[in-house]
Amino acid sequence: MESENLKTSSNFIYNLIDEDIKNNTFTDNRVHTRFPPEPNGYLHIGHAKAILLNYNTAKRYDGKFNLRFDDTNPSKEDVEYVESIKEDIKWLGADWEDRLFYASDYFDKMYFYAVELINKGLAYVDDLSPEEIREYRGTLTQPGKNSPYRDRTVDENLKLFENMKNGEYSDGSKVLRAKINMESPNINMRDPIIYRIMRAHHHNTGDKWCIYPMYDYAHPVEDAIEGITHSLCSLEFEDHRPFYNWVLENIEDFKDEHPRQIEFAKLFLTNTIVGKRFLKKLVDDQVVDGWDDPRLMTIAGLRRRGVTPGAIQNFCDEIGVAKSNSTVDIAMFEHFIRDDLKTTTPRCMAVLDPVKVVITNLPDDHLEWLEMSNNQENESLGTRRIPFTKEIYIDRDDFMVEPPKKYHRLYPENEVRLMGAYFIKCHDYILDDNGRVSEIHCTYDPETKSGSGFTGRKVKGTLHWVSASENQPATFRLFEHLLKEDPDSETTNESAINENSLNVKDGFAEVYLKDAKNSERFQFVRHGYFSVDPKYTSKDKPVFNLTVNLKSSWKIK
RNA sequence: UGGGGUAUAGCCAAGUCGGUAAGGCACCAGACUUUGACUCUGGCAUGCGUAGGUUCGAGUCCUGCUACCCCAGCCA
Repeated sequence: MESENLKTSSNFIYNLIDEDIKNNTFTDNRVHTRFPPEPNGYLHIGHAKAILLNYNTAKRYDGKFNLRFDDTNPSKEDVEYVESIKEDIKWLGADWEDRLFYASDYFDKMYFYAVELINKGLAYVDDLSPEEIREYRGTLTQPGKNSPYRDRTVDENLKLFENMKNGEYSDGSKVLRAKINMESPNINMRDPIIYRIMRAHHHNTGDKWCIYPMYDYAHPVEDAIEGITHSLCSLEFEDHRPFYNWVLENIEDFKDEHPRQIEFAKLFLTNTIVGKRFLKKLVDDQVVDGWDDPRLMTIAGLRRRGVTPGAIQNFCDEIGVAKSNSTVDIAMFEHFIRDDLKTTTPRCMAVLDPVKVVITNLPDDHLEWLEMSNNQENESLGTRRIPFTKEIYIDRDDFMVEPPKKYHRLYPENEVRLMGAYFIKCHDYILDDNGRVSEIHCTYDPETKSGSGFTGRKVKGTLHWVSASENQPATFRLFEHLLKEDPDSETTNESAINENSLNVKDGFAEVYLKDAKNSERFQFVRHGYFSVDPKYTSKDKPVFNLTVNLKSSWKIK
């Protein structure tokens, strides 16, 4: 994260905060943000945008950033998610320091403030059934009508609400509602429910409560209690804002200075869908290998795939934040992944689809150790030695018997460079019974050793290769986008899934990769960036996940 | 005339008081190249949803249209 970026980049939220500072809206011109996940699922790339936006906004203004679990609905939430969410946010680099909170920490206060609203005649207990409440609410174009229980006295409401808390009523039989206006054109202001009766075991408060606050009431109170100044949320909460403000303006503790809700557009990516239902189905149907499948845009999946936090940060910086719904081209994300890995990973060689090359003018037992730079753009990554032998492997598509125009690779009578080694020239090849190339015969020219300064001839192509006798067998998991088409949110289904999204190859890597650690990242030249899969890698055979491929302007036409 | 939003290039997106359309991705052309990668150079909106108006001057102001998104959970 470039701190200068933080200071110079511009978006409508920063503009609003700048205005608040100019107007001294908040004491000491504080800026305090928060990320409020509900612990009911895994975080994904869309959450990353929200997390980093909140964190960076706080950092830009020397403010604070809280992590708060919005755990107001125990029937849907689970501790299982709390740990994974914390791990993902930490990994992304957003630091909440000592400010980890839970909405459930505030249940007592929320109850207290609800009583205050009742006392002010601003809330009432309603006995209507869920169906009746829906009917009384009206529709988008028709006003609602008052509940017959709307005019209960303060004392009666107080008593009833206390009884609700004490478990005297069955689930769903009563609710506490804000008393606002059943005819409001904004449905969210038609006496929204603020407490419901629900007997569910809460991961934090156990069975202490049988009533739980609704989001619309809980959220502003949580924000205000924590001293949040700018409560950033997604666009669909825009018409909840009047109620957010109503709550805070009617609570004495908060009326004078309370947080401001600002809505922004969520991130959507092409070829991607992150909806919980869709993801869960993929996992349940075993279309993918769990929530951390590298093809998923979950944070866990991206991490397992080898994507860096830095890449995600730079990407989020660059896409910006605005209020228009938009879908970012996945190519932009991939660009920032390559960009971050370019000078930070060793550049090695691996052959994924091997075909044997015999160098006929080399003795059978030839073994020569060649020194190669690990990254020509970053010499601090050092060098390594690679074994050169009579028999080597190259990738099958680097040889053609009848090459098309502008094919720069190996073909009969053509000479190419073996990266880090010598020029070789093809003089023969062997076909198997199916007419497939099974062996290529070449001669090498000892004059052309890499680094020797040889300038006698030039070649058009440079091939990567691996010794056939001195190597590290490895598995390569190649990924394509999970979806063939751009998702249409709700309607996208299995038919959009790219059946080629996973392609497993068994091949060979340099011996250098023998000691590769879990999650360690490499570039395999002319293929892409890979990282060691922590799940499938075994002691004697590494498994590499394709993080992102290299670009290529070569199109076989 | 239910309410709330949004429209700047193929995709994101900046554009503070009206002063003559940033940047990134993608793409195209060329240079360089021991990765057909990287890097570098050049190209890529006489126009900002649309029709009018105000003005010396409009993406920015005014008026009328149009398109798309969100809202009728005791979910968040």
